[in-house]
Amino acid sequence: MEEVAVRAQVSKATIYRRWPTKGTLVFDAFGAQFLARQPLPDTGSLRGDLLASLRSWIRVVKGTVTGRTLVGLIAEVQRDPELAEVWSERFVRQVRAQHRLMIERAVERGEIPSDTDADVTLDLLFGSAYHRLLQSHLTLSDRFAQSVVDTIVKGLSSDADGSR
Amino acid sequence: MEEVAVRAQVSKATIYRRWPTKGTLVFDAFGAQFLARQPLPDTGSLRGDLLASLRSWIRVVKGTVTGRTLVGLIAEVQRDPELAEVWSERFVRQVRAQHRLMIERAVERGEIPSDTDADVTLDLLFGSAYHRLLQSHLTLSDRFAQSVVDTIVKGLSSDADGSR
DNA sequence: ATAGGAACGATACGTACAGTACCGTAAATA
DNA sequence: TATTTACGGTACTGTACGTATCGTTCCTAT
Repeated sequence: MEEVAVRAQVSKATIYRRWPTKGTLVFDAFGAQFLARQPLPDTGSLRGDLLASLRSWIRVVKGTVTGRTLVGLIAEVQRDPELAEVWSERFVRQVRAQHRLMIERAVERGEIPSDTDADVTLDLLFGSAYHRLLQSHLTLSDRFAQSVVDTIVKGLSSDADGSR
Repeated sequence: MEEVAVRAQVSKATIYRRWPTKGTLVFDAFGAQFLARQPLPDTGSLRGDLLASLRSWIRVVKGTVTGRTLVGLIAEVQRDPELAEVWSERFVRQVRAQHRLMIERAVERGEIPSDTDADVTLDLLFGSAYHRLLQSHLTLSDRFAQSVVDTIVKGLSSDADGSR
């Protein structure tokens, strides 16, 4: 926070007059940047939508400062219940509501059963990506993105597959 | 650390003579407990194995102190590169090597293609679970576990399904 | 133009907690 | 019994978030 004040050429007190805590400051700086770069795709197919959204997530996370910020925020959220509240309401909730539309549209098109669990689908898609981001055991490659989407759509036991 | 010393009826210095840092201490306390409760299942089918391993993960994470410890460690790993090294080598690596056997056995049984990406499969399975653990937007129910496994094995577009 | 109030700058301070230093003492070993 | 090794107790350092104080500047209303 000291350094933020210096770089903003502003007093530290002034910062605390606008943001009650470090977490909220970072969140505000992060939120705008991130959400703006996560447009909801509409490619006409479920596979296309899932792949496009995952790809833009990976692009932002790997290519901008936002990636490290995202990691830092998630870490912070685990130890600050108040920030967790903000995070949950103003980030997770938003993003998921957006992404859910992808599944609903696929249902309307008849691509997938109408009783498909959208939450589970999104957890599979982004959960695996967050997993690699936080454990950093493997890279967030485009091959990974394709493989994830293919498995979600077709499953492992299906072998009518060209990309794997 | 102060409190740990008090509860162990030991001097704080003594603790630091055995563990160089707080993270390593917590890791040692955690690792043994956790890994011991994560036996590798062998049910004879991929679905059975995936479901069993995910269920025991959920049981440990939800039912013991280990859950909060796991969350705290993952948060800590994000800001301590040295701990990240230990974490990666002595936890992630181990667990994954174990779990990978489930996929390899399924390949041998001919349940899934031989070019199945085991890493992606594991990221889907546990990534989605870690996601719910860390974002806590939804509960780690048994219904969730079943749905995750079914989707991974059969995919969304398959509707030959009895559990969804 | 001027008085009153709101926001800011600078900085010292409080607090919490991880990790270190020091030193006297107890216990194990040769 | 002498020496080494480990421990207890505790004071201390460093760091970083957040607060308090106070003088100053700027804006606004009359």
